[in-house]
Amino acid sequence: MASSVSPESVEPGLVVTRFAPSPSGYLHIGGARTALFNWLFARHHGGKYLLRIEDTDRARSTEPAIAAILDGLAWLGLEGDEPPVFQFARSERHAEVAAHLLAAGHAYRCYLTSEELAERRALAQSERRPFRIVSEWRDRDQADAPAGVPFVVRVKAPRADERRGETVIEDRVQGRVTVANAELDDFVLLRSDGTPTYMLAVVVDDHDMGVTHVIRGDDHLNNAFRQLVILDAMGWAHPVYAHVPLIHGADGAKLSKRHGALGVDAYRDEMGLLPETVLNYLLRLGWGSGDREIISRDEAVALFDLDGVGKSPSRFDTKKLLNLNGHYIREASPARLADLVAPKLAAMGLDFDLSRDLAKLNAAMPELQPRAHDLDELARGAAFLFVMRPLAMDPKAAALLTGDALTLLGDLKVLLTATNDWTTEALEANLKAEAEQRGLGLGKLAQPLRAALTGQTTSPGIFDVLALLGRDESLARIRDRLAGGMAATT
RNA sequence: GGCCCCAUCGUCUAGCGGUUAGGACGCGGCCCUUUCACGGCUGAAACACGGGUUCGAUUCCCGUUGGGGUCACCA
Repeated sequence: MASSVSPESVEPGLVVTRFAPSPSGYLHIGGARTALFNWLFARHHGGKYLLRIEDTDRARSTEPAIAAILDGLAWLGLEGDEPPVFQFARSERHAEVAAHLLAAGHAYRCYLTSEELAERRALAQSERRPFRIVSEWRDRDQADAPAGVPFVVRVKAPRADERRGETVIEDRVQGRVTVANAELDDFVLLRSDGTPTYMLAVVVDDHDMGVTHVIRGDDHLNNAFRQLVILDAMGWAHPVYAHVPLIHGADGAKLSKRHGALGVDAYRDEMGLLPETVLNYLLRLGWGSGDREIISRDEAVALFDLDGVGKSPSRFDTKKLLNLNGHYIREASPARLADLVAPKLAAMGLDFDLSRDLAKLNAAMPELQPRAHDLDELARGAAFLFVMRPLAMDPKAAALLTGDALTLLGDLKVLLTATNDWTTEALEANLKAEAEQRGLGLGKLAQPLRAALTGQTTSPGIFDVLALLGRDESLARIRDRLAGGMAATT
């Protein structure tokens, strides 16, 4: 029987990894990193990276969650090399293995009810001694079975005196981990409704899918020992295990919704991150290769190994994440960023028309990029280009346009009205000459101009602002200010 | 609580018996500069503690402390 379930499609020597999320929530950041490590390891070794949706818990698995996970993976470019395997669809195969285990004497039917178990657990707790499930049905004659009572199928875990009393895993990340067999109990393989548990399903699926390397969160380390019990009972080879430490929040506690254990969609839509940022950040979180910080996908494939994965949990640092994103925003093409920012501008209620203004946004992008750390900041930086006249003035900008400054602005209007060569270079030459002639620092001239043109005290270089806005719009905005200023000073 | 794992600047990390303990983020200063950024230079900042082993421990071993994970008919 064992031979009949051996996967024939798997080539010997080929590295096969998998990412196996359970679709009860969104793809969170820890899951994304697990997926990335699996993907990277497979790529590095020229192997295969598979996806499996662990949906055996029918009550908690949802379609939207599946969609969100697949969407998140697609955004990060971590789709499986083959269509995802849905675990629930393989229930029959799992039951078949359970039946085989039963027939071979490696498992037994247990008629203990959950209530009885709960009682024993409570008792053990009140007596402050460790609780381990010990079912009398393990060695009891099946003929004693009460009729019509539901049962679960439990595996026969090795007893304390078997196999020298302990089980060892040579984990590629955690090193040698030893657990006493006394710690292992007869866990459930098949629930009383006949459906397989996670513990059974993973082992069978990993085996059938030909998975050679199990890379997952170290919250599964204890489970690995249980899974070995099934593997050994079936006579199947052990995969290589690599249990990666979990990601914690900034306060060191387990990453929760409060910290940033958001769906990756939130990193994209709410934080305005680029996928390459998330990938690079996740790669460096818990893994290092010398002094390397900025690592491209291709470089990561070449560099990645399990030896570089640290053994201690790491904390999530939003500051560093944003700094990285700033880097990738500077590196991204203006056209790509303009496409990403355009919908945000429209949503901000600005006078932004995609077909009319995309070119303008595109042209402004190189000046905007160094100033932004996320896509929303980029949109805010671009906003001055598309605001409606007359501009709403920031108080600090308004304060800049009083008295002499207003007079100066009037003079500049005259100067600019006479200017026909409306390029950054020509504008710069003109205004610098004017400042020099007046014996003023360029700042004296630039700040009032900036305030009038953008309504703010910060913006890209003033000559770029002038050029980007265009002659008509620039002059109109200055005129608005002069009129408003007159009114205010009257 | 039992079991398992972990421990270098605030954070992510390099280090794999002998180093002025390196880099990055963040923080301070200086420079560049019309503002804000970007960029460049620079400063402060760490081997949790106690025992061993060794000529010599951040590095190897043990313990303490601290942190994390896990103890389901969830995955």
